[in-house]
Amino acid sequence: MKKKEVILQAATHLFSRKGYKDTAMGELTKMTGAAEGTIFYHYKSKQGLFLAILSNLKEGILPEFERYRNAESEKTGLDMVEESISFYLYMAQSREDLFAILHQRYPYELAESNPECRDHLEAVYNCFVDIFENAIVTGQRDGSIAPDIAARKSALIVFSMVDSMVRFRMNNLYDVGALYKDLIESCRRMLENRTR
Amino acid sequence: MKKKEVILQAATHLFSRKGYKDTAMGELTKMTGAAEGTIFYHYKSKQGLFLAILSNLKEGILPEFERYRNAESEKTGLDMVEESISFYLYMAQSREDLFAILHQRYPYELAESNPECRDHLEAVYNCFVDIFENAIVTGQRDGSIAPDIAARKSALIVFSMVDSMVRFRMNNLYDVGALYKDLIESCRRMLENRTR
DNA sequence: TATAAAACTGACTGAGCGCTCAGTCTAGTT
DNA sequence: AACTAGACTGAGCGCTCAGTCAGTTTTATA
Repeated sequence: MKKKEVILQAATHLFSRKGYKDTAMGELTKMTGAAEGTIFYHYKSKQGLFLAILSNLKEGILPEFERYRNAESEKTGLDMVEESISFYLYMAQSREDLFAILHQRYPYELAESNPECRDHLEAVYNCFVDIFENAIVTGQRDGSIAPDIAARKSALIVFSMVDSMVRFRMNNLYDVGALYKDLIESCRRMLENRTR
Repeated sequence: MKKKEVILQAATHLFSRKGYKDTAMGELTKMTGAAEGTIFYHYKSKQGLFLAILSNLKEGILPEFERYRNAESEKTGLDMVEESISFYLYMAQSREDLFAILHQRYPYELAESNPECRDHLEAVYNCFVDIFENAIVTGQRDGSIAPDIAARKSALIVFSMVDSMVRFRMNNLYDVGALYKDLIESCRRMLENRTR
């Protein structure tokens, strides 16, 4: 692995664990064995490095979400919602570093002045919400989900619940495992079609 | 107003808008007119100042939530849930500074090594969840809310939704106003008693 | 093997930071 | 008027940090 890649990986790890501001470039040199200058040779600034991480995050996560979304399924839409929640929670755990970065303040602050950053964030969030919307639309077609709810907005609401769970877990506020069953049940009650 | 209080207010504002690490003590001197030394005369360190803010936040918010929770209501539990969501969103808007601080990384980081900080956070979050739990328990008693759901866990789930909405608004990700109606409707579907 | 480009190095810089401290000011008491 | 305690001051200290740059090593090409 080239130094450039090593730096990116180490920076992803450090930024996600300690935050942007609390990570010194000097720590990166210790972790990577690269000299201070090498980092600035490959990335023009600390902010530039962060943008590279975001871009890498997008490239690493989106395809997996898109592949998941496009996979054929025999399930009802309502069951797909449950599965999507599982999938999201699974991804958030297996790619902890990347999701932790999305739960920090810095990217949103940067997004206000940097369109590239804003684009990355929007793409990622749209993709997240898409998998829930896809399941809901499917459910409205097959009759398992209430036809009179707004699919996109409901998808956003489901996402907001799952996103909070991830945040709770990361901040050590609540044990998400203990809530998982109730979360699924709540979403089912929220979405299921009762007119049949 | 004494300098000490002025410093606390200004620091609350700055910390909430720019974050803990990105706020320099020097900025506080400009905002308050107090000398650098004055801040450290009243608060023993930057961290100590932050703890004072948290304590002040608790004292400022909890009584209002407790008063709200203990107020008698003619409403059904299900209607109370809706009202509680409104109340929470209203509080989050009118006390924007305080809620913004709760949505930062620093307090949770500090909580891991500082019990005082941890206590403050726990007290605040418990109080938040309590108002939803109270409504749900009431609803289970009056029959408007499903008897077979776990009140505390459901309260946590409702809270997680509302909390995400506040976070979305703060990060300029989505317009919460546009989602309000759907949020309420979703919670109703999620909680309402259908066995009657 | 010679040459050039690309990758890498680490001592250095200067700005900014949290915090200190010796001393001044103010208001209340005797 | 003399004294005192608490509030307040701001220059300055020690340190950290992002970023630079002149120079060295590695790699690719001729």
